[in-house]
Amino acid sequence: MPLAPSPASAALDPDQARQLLKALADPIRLQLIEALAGGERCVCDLTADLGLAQSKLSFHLKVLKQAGLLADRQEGRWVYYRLQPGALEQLRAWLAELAAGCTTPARPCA
Amino acid sequence: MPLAPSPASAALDPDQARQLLKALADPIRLQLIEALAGGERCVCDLTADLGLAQSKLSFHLKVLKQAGLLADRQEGRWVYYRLQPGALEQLRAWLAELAAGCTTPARPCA
DNA sequence: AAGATCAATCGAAACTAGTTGGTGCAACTG
DNA sequence: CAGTTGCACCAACTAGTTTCGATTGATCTT
Repeated sequence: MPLAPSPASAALDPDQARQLLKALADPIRLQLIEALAGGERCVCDLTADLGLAQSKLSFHLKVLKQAGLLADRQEGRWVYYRLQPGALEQLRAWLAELAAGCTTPARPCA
Repeated sequence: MPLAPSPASAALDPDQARQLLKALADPIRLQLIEALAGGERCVCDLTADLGLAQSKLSFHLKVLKQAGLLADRQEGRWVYYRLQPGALEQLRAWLAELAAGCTTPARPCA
C-alpha cells in the first residue's frame, strides 16, 4: 500500500489536530477543499472557478498544504493541487477519540 | 443564541461546520474540551485546573457554547458546563462526507 | 532571445481574534 | 442586610491573520 490513503496511521497529536482545524476553519479554504474533493485541479483553474485574486489563492493553498491537507505537483508551467484524504481521515479519528469520553454524569463542585 | 441541541443527525451546513472547526482550533479551547470530556464541570473548577484568568476562561467557554459544542446549566451560584457530544458527531459526519469524493484522478488543465 | 504566462513571495495596510483589568449582577453566607 | 463569591460582560490593548499590489523566478512561445 502506498502512503496516500494511510490506513493505520498514528494518532494525531493535539497540536497537529489544531493545525488541521485551523486550516479548515476558513470559508475560502473550505471552498477550496470542496473544489478539490472533485479531483485534482491546477491553480489557474481554481482561480477562475472561485474568482479569487491569484496571490490570495496562493496564500490559502499554502496554508492548506502546510497543514498537510493538500499536496501539489508541478507539470510544466502549471501546478496541480490535490486533497490528501489521509489528513481528513486522521482528523476524523481524532474527533472520534475526543468524543469517546463525554458520557460521564455531573460531578459536584466545591 | 446558538442552535438548540439538535438531534445530532441533521446534516451540517458548511458554515456551521466552519464555526465548529474555528471554535476547536485554539489550544485553550481544546484543553477545555478535553477537560470536559471527563464529565461536566463547574467554571470555578476549570479555572483552577487550567490556571486561567476567570474572564479569559469565560470568553473561551462562550465561544465554545456559541459554536454549539458546550451546554451550560446554572445551579445556585455555580455554572456547570458540559460537552454536547452531538456537535462532535456532526462534525465527524461532515468530514466523512467531505472525504468521500476525493478519489478522482487528475484532470488536464488548459 | 524577447515576450508572455503561471504561480510563489514580499511588505504594508486592513481586519479579526484573544488578552487584560475593571465593573456589575445574581446568588449565597453570616 | 451588608459582605462575599462565582461568573458574564465591556472597553482598551495586543497579537495574529488576511488581503492587496507589486515583484520575481520558472516555463513556455515565437
